[in-house]
Amino acid sequence: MADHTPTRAERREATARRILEAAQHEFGAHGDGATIRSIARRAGVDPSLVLQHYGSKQALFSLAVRPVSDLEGEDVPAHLAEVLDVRLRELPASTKALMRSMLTSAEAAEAMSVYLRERAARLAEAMPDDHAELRAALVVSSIMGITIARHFLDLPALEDADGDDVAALVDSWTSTAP
Amino acid sequence: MADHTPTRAERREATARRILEAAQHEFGAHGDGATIRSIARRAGVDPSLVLQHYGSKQALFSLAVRPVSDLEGEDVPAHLAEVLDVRLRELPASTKALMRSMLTSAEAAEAMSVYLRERAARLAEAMPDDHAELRAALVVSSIMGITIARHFLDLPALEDADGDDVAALVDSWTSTAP
DNA sequence: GTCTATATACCGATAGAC
DNA sequence: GTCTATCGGTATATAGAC
Repeated sequence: MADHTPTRAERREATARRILEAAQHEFGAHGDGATIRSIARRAGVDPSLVLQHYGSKQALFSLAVRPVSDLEGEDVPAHLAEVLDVRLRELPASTKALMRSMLTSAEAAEAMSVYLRERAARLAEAMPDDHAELRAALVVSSIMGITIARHFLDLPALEDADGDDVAALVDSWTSTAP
Repeated sequence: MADHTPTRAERREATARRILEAAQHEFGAHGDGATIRSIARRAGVDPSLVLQHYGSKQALFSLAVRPVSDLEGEDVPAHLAEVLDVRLRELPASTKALMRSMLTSAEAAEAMSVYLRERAARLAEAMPDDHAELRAALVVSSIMGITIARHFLDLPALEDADGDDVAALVDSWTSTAP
């Protein structure tokens, strides 16, 4: 495991990974309007290599905006508060790429819609009363809006928001009966 | 006021208005990636006429995404519930164009940020406790997220949401102390 | 006043040199 | 295996014919 000259296959795989990471950052910064040329520039490779590895811009985009699944939590409201707390501080590259593109790319919009529906369904199960489905949809949509305001619109009030301050608010969303 | 042959200036103004409305719909459907050609096609005019009237695509975009100011309400929480109720059912063309473009256009992002800050400041004044600023920002951001989920992601649970159902929820956001 | 023609630039994708 | 050169397409914007 000490020193070990990388094979060509390993070097190729490492290059492919660098390209994918560059694509996530470019799509995260400019949405689906990001160009293959800019992705290649960020990755430090030739533009033709991007297509050599991933076939087309569309295929690379699909990989870059694939959301990381984080639905394994048990205590849903507590998990939700943790999600919001984390989202207020940082945003994974793939998630940022997905959110940045979801209003101008039909594929990204569908991916986000599926993700929100799954999360809302999980949350609705943990809710007591009859309006659970609607309220769960409102909660997950609100978290999305807060994430956008924090990371894409740079609302000053959310810059230094403390996780503890918002936890109680989220709790009131899920427990208070309207 | 009966019959009256329109002058050239009147016809020109009517054409300009049709172009602006077409631009709002195109920007609302495709974001800032909408093309002058598609705008002209929707308006039923030649593409060069669009630039003849508005100078550049950027200038037309700035006019199309200018949000309509609706901050004259007195009872802020009640006004807010009404806003959310209206937003769940329909979305003005200029607002749709602004929201659709705000993640891929720096100008639209800044316009939306200013709009949210103004609304949050108004709301914070009507709030009692010390976390008013943060909570007001969370509320207006949540409304934005719900609007996106309803009109751009087509969340089924929000399709037929009743305004009365959400009013109480919004009220709990503004009155419950965390 | 309105439209045809075009200048200029950049896009994704491909073919072939090395 | 990697990169140069380029094709075909489309965009904004302009100039000039009518």
